[in-house]
Amino acid sequence: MKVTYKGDYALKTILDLSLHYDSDIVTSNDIAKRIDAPIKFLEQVLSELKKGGFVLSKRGKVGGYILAKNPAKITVGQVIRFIDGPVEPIACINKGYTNCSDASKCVLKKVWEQVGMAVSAIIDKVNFEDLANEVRKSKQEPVYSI
Amino acid sequence: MKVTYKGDYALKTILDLSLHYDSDIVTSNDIAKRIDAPIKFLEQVLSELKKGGFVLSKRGKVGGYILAKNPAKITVGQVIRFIDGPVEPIACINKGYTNCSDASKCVLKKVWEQVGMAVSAIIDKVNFEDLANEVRKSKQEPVYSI
DNA sequence: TACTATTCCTATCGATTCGGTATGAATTAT
DNA sequence: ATAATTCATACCGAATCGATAGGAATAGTA
Repeated sequence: MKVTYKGDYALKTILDLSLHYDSDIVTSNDIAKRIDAPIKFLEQVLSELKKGGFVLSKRGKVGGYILAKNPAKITVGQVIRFIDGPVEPIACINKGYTNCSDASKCVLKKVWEQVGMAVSAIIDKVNFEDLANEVRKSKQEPVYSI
Repeated sequence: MKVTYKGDYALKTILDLSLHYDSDIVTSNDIAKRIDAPIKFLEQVLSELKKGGFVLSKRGKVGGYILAKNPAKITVGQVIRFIDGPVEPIACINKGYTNCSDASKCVLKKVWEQVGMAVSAIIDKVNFEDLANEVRKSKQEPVYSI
């Protein structure tokens, strides 16, 4: 599994839009500033997120983006898989590991399958309503660092 | 986390050497044939595995490789981390995620930390004695496919 | 000693990906 | 008209990946 900057920006974008769900429309510029991403790069991410059915957009002046569905119905797994591809950790799992004629391949394949399942168990459970609530909560009770 | 071909070859190499532990010395050529890797590429992998303290080598005619330690003391995690680097799934975790001044970063970081721990829990538990035994067992009781 | 099989060392290479930049067209509120 | 926005597309430098290439060093053997 790999999580690229693009994937990271995508997650932060969805989280940002989740925090503004049911309120105003948000411009790519605003998002870019808040999540600290290059705006032109973020535009590409937003374009993909739109194709993926995660966000809706409105063009022209006072245009911007909103979530296409309730944050509770969007998981980290959905977003990251769409942007960065499958979460299986091994590149060659679809090639060299297809048939288990060789037992040596089999036992290693089993390990990676376990890893993949463990990863999925986490990222498919975390949704953006929960994440947004966590953010709101932690901003209410800030951590005082020295 | 990423597992490259190099990492995959490394794991298969250690597994192959585990299956020959306490018997003869094994040449890179033999390993290459058995795990189906380009020999010159495998040589580089073996060189790294030697630097990592996983294997010992003997040069010259009748040279080859043996495991540097008992297979039971080598885990998948040790090998893959040494060859392919840290298993944390997110590239920027060491950069943008260092200080948790921004709560939005925090909550996502927490997710990736959980994923990292789940991955580690698996790969740090699987050792090559167990894997070798699994291979021996499955070769004794072959699966009859149609 | 000459030969041979092996490990070891280092350079190179093509393809792909990554993260980003650049340019500008299309759309829409005012 | 103007300005602010989304949308589309092309490009780019750096790094990584998965090798390939050539040969030096070492050691057993006839």
